[in-house]
Amino acid sequence: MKNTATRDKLIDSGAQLISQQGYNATGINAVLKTCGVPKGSFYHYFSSKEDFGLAVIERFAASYDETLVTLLEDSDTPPLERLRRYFAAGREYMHECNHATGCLIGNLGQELSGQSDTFRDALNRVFQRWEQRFVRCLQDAQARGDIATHTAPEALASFILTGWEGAILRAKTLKSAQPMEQFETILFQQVLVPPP
Amino acid sequence: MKNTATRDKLIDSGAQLISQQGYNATGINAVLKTCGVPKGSFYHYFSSKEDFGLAVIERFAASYDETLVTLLEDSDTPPLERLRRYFAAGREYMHECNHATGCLIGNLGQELSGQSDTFRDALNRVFQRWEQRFVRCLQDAQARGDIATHTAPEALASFILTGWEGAILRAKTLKSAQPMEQFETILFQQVLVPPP
DNA sequence: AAAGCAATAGACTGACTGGTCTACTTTAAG
DNA sequence: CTTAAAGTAGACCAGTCAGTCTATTGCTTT
Repeated sequence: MKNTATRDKLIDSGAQLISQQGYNATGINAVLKTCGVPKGSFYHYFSSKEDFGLAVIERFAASYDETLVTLLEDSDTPPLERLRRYFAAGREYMHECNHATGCLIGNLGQELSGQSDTFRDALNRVFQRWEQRFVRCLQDAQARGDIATHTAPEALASFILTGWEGAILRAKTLKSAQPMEQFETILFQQVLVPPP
Repeated sequence: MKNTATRDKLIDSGAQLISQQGYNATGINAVLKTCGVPKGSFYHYFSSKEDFGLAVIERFAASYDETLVTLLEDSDTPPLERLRRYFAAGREYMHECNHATGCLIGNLGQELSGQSDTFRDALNRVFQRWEQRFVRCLQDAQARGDIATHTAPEALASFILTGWEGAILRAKTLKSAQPMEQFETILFQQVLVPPP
């Protein structure tokens, strides 16, 4: 498996289509058509559609983790400001996709968690990795005295990820980023506040 | 269309299967099989699968709105306690379905918002109706002085629905109601707090 | 140059999809 | 009793699904 260009093209097209339409609604033939790869190549690189779906998740998670690191672990910026930038980036992306795509992991989590344990495990691991990034950022904030220490960073991280994913879902059905803005506002006004 | 028993059976089975597997993964034949109704009857009551899906949404929303009214507009109970009961009911249901089903409207919102504007509109209307129920409950709480008035009830309602839907999604991928508990804890400890 | 594997290419399969069609049965009205 | 409509019944259709199969091309190693 030396030539990964074809494999990459398949994963790219797959990520795009699955983001837009979901996993079940995306046929393999549609993926092949959009990137001009014959079916023989598909089953040369992937053993099944599930295998392909997992590869799409893995690749998305890896690439997204990079942007997460640059946003949330930038020690030149105060931790709460890093979080603000993370939310701003999310809102910007939401506008770019016309409030239609949202978060690939969230989408698949909703669609496939009840359908396949393999997918559920893979998606859960991605979520947990994201939460860890938040935890570290919140630990920084607590260490600097920017936010109170009465709530564990792990609990806060779960709260933030949870709320953010919900806001993205709501933004999709509303076709507006307003829920994302509203979540961010209340989060910073009432949850991520300095100690008294 | 006098005999609605068959129609009801179809909608019931459809709601169950769609809740478990999603809309795209649920075939009409599967619905027919689980309730023993022939295809002729299906297309006698519904013009298409989309028409059927909308009927499932409508019926779920109507039935769920009833429980929402009894939980959130029970004037014998303090408003914040009503909210607690609402969350408790949600967590209980999540246990009952083994953290697999979640919220039908949330599921379909994630799966179909990008796929069909008709579905998106229908689901958005349901969400907005739910938000209105929260708004009224929060207005009660503010009027009684149970929570501060510096944040508009509409913004709080959006924040709560958003966070709760996200917590359900996270609970599905994690197969645990922990994110729902964590959301509730922080919400009542830091957001729905009395004025200073 | 020969051999052998990686990769491309796409026709093809059986199962299943949403949806149509015709025939039959039941119910209600006149 | 007749008639028309409501509802039941399921065979059937074209299209699509994930996945298989065989043939061929391109590159590398010997």
